[in-house]
Amino acid sequence: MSSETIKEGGDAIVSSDTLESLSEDEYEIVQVYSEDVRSEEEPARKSKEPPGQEITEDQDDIVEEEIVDEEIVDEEDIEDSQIDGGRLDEPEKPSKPSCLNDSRVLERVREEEEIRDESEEKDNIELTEEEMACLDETIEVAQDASESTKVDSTKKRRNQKGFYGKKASTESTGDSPSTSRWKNRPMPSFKLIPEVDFVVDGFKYKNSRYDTYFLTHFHSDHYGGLYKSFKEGTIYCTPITAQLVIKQLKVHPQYVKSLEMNVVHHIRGVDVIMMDANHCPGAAIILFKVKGSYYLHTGDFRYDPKMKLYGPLQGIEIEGLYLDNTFCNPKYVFPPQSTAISEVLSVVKKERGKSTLFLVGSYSIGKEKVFLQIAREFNMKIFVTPEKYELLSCYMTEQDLNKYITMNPSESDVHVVAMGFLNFKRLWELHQKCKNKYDKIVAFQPTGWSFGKTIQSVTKKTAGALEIYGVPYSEHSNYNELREFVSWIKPRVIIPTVDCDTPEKVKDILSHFTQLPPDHSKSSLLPYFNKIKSTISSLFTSSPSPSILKEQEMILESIKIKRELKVEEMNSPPPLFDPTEEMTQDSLNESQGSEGISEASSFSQVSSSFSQTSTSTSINGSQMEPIDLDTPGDLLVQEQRRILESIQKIPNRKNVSGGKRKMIQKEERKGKKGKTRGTVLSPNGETNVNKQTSLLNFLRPSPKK
DNA sequence: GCGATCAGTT
DNA sequence: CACAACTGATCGC
Repeated sequence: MSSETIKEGGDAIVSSDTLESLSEDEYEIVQVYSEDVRSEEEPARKSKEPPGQEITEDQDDIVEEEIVDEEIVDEEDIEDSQIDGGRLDEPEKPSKPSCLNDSRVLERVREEEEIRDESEEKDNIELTEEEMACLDETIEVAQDASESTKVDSTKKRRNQKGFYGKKASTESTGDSPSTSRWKNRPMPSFKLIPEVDFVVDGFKYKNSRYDTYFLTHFHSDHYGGLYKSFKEGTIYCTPITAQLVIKQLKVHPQYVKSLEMNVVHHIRGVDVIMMDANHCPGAAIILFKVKGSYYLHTGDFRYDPKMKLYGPLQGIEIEGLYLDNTFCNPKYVFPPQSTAISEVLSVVKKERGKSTLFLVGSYSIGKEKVFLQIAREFNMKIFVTPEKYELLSCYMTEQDLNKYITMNPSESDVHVVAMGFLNFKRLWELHQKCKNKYDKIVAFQPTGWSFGKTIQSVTKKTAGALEIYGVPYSEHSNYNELREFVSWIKPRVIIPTVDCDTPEKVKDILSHFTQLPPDHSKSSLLPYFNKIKSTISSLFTSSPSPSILKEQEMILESIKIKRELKVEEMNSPPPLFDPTEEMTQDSLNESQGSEGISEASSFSQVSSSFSQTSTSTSINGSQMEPIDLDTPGDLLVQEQRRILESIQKIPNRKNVSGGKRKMIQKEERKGKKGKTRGTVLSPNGETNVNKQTSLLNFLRPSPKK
């Protein structure tokens, strides 16, 4: 009955694991994963549930017995059972009201939650499954009280064939509304490559003025505004992203051009190179060479020292760096991905073979390294839903798919589920259905952040037989990595691309890069570059060959040695340039500012905790100094300020109040005179030659002592 | 009716 | 809060 779903999604899928071959039990599990996280499951079950379902009488009794202890009946109980009234009699249902209305349980849970927030790691909450299971539910029901009575429209979408989320797509013309709210908004300058007006990840502002678009990767916050009606020009992206854009968004292929990685492409007189961004499959860092100036757009990326091996980045001066500054704050220091993954692996290792079901949270694109590593390490298959399979088929080889992936839940004890599935309510429900097979469920939630602070190690929440691990696995660079990256690139100008819609924010972001540790690896690398050219394309692929790994290790090791040598030289370097020489009164005034100082100072405390890279040396941390924006000579700040002024502020209704907006506008006017984006991003050299030089020098190791 | 967009939630 | 996905509501053709 679901074969259509599969056909629809992946032509390439040739798998024996069709849903048709699944048993009722297996099918039900698939069904559970595919259900909307926030909608009720009953309607679907109603139509499908065979008489011999998994929830046996015995189990139900147990559930009920356990619940009886907690049973408190009140009016809401009755209300609730009325809501349930029209549905199939679900034996486990009585647990819902009884738990639900036990305010003591709730209170206790909330208390413990608070405690959990305060204590750093591994919390064992002494609650029964039922107590835990009803937590999420209680909150939800409270929120949905008004909605729960209406017949949900989502049910309609879930007919039997389209059960896995995709409606059979209607071939409509897809005309976009002529009065799109975004269409006429000005393109923010941080989405434009100067001189040529290439648009990067700026589909929300698409406009007849622009016809050359780049998409760095397939995440909704970057392709936002891109629909199948796209006709404005050409979209350039990596082959994987191109496939996803065409398959998922149904953009007409004639508008999508895929650019092979690590190869120079000539587009409208501009040289363009796509390089692996180490973010999600298909994600690219893009290097543009425009009229002799280089601009590097990181898209979203996780810095890795291996990026220093990128051929195209050797020995060039980057004019503008468009930076994914997501975690640009010293509080975001989390371990390398490899650390997070090995922690996951060790948990799996420990629990394996104990009739444990493992769940791994995943976005539609991204975080797949976590479960693929499990697959490789233990040489096993991983269960995914058909939608996920469809996505995987866009970037995994058929060989790997066959080797590591299955759509039959009973073929694997490691299941990939949507991130939103990972709450105790869902897990508890799932466990009810598979108690006879699994004693325990262990879930992994890979995320770069957690409740306001980053986590250094896995955290564990336990409720009976259910465990949820928070895994500090991020696909963005952490603070230290950002700084290391920038100090290596030494751009003349940094253009932040995240959360940069007010001058204050941009200023804060930039303040983290005003003084960086020296980095000599670029120059020291050149002799080695020839050697590693061939490995460039496989730096981040899923399974580089052992010989390539070995080679990389050696190269990185030699870089490390070089860098250590250079650090010693650093102690008395000849001054390249004294920034104070060129100070003007104007810049003295402009470089006044106090923001960022405290944060910068606190950096030294965390800098040592994760020196983030296997190759980092004592350079990291020890050479870093608190940022002092009051120091005259901070030309970078001054120059960057021009950027903020030129950035077209996008009114952000959510964050900017009317009054504040006025302030911003005022400030904008003030700094406007004679300053255009062109001046900032690509000075023609007439007026800015000296400053340009000085900035370049300033970003190089500042002569100290 | 449906595509595009936004606010809210996880 | 920052991620990114997803839902439902609403606007407008």
